[in-house]
Amino acid sequence: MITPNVHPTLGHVARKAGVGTTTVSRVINGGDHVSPETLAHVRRVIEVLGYMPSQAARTLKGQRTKTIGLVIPSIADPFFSSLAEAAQAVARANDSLLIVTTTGNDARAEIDNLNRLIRHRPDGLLIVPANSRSQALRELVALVGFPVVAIDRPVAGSSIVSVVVDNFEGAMTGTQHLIGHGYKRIVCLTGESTLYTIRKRIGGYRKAMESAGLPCILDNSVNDYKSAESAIEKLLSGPDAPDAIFSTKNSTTIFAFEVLQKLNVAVPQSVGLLGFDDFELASRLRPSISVIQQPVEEIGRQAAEALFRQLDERETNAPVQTRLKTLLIPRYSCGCAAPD
Amino acid sequence: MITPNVHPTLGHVARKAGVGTTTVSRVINGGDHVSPETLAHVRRVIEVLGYMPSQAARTLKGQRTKTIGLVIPSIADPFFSSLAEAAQAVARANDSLLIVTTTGNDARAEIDNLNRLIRHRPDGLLIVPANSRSQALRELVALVGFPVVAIDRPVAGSSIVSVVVDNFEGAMTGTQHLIGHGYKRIVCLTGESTLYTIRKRIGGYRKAMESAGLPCILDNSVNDYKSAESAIEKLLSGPDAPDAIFSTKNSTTIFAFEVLQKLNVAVPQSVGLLGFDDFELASRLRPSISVIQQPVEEIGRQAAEALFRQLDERETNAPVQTRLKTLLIPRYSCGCAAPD
DNA sequence: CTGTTAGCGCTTTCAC
DNA sequence: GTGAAAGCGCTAACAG
Repeated sequence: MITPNVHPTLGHVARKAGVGTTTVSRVINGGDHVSPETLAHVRRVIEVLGYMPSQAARTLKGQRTKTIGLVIPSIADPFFSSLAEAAQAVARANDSLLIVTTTGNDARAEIDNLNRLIRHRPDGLLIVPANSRSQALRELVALVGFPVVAIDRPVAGSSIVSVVVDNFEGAMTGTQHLIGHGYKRIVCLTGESTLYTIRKRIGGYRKAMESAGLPCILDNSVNDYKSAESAIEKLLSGPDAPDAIFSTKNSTTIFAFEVLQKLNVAVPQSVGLLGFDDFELASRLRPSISVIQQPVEEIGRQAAEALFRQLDERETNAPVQTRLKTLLIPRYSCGCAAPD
Repeated sequence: MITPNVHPTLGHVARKAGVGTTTVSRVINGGDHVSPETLAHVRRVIEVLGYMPSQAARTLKGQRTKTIGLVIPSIADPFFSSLAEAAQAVARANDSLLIVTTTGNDARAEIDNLNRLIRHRPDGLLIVPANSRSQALRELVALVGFPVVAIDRPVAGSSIVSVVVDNFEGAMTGTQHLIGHGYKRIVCLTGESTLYTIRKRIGGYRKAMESAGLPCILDNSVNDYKSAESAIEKLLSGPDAPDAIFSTKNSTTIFAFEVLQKLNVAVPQSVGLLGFDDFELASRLRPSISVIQQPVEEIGRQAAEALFRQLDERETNAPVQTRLKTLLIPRYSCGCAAPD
């Protein structure tokens, strides 16, 4: 016996209360079909003993585990931690616990996480797929036996329900906004562009530029401050220097901002800046940074709710994909005079 | 049967492999005392069936649940999410899953969380106590029957192991640093000061000021931008206007920064600024903000490791409190010329 | 090296 | 309204 089980059991309660185990079971499950006196008495004994039903035993009897899994790239990332917060709130509202694991966007770690999770038989799973087209993921999900909802990125070629953001439209709107300010040579800083979300955003940028008859300028070389510096310096000193930057993700936006500061480039006068994804201090930097904001909590909330709906079979036929709208937050860096 | 259990069981494997259940059990637990042929054969069957042992059944047999609980005020807060990330890494390294719940720093929610968790019999618990002196918490923890480690704030009057930061020394060092820059009238912005950590930080500030023969100026009125604005305006226009601000927490630091910007107060020339707790963009604001940095990941890591040490009884007698050192990160706002 | 068997704590017929 | 008993999937004696 590794962990001596100090918790009293239903049997203990039954003996001490002088009733059968069935009665105790009834009491802890609502108390129906139990006489008021017995009910009160058993409840008192439970109180005295500090009895708490064992979820493991219940699970073994075929009940739910009352847990859901959340598999995300990172907990420390503000986007995913906000997501997790929302998901945990929904889990709690459904009397369930949230088990969190992280993949670091690595497909192997993801499979490993899934395998660990499966032993615990969560009632359902929320996952931000490391790779939208992973074969292994699709296979595993097909076998798990519980509902799965993909978040932020769909799982290609599967019927897995997903809750994502309208990356395409958001990026298009943002780019159009820059165009509306009169910028003509808008460079799109993509960073690594293997992620589903980034690809969609690039698509939105392209669409906006092409519709306006402007040239698409893409740069995927920015990964850190250093690379941002050399990329932007090169672009600005080139023949057709860009007059605005559309950044497809947070980190890139911040690097770009820093480089522009460093180079003493006037924002938004010389170069406009607009980023996809809001972040806490975007409004506090000088100049403040205009962004396309994602409804982060809403994503987590809706995904978790979709999961529980599937669990309760309330959902007859769930929409395969829920696409949430983004919001343009005009601040200073795009040329909008923010009220600040 | 709410959830038809689609997973094959150990019994299925045994039958299909033509062996006893014990043998299968041995195989999935390392394969000792099993002939190589049987081992290989059973493993193949397991593979084919996609068998995964049920943690619930193992738990019922008195084994560990292979889960640990983490109870924190919020997941969305960067400090706690970093903590959680570190804790989850340690959990995984110990072949365990992390269950996360949030309290919003509310003692009642905390007790509620604990009760929910107890049903799941985690092997151990990491908790950031909402209230360091909660009677109810102490009582509950005394009964849970598994090890508990308090994080960031100790549980007063109990023998619960805790991993915290040296708030007192950190605040003292920070205040002394401001003093070293020649500031004489340093106001301490505390915000709400009911939290253990804040109280300790105020203590450190006091100690530094008193040791230097300087007057302590405390202001606990700052809760948002509005209150920060009125507080700072009032202070600066008063008879003995402060020449520096020591802020005991992140949000207050940022509000103070914004107000100083708004009022066009030169930082650090007219007013120095130093905050307790680092944040992502502290180095990117202009001027960049000097801070006392907490070893966040280290706190989470050490707490989780302490927990598993207790679990494995490797720990004969654990130190009741581990106090981690903070680090002064001098940037621009305190008067240090940062290399930027 | 291998199998039989007895529970772990709970829910659930099925009687009474 | 109440209880006896079976059994969920697994592990651990105990035999062989």
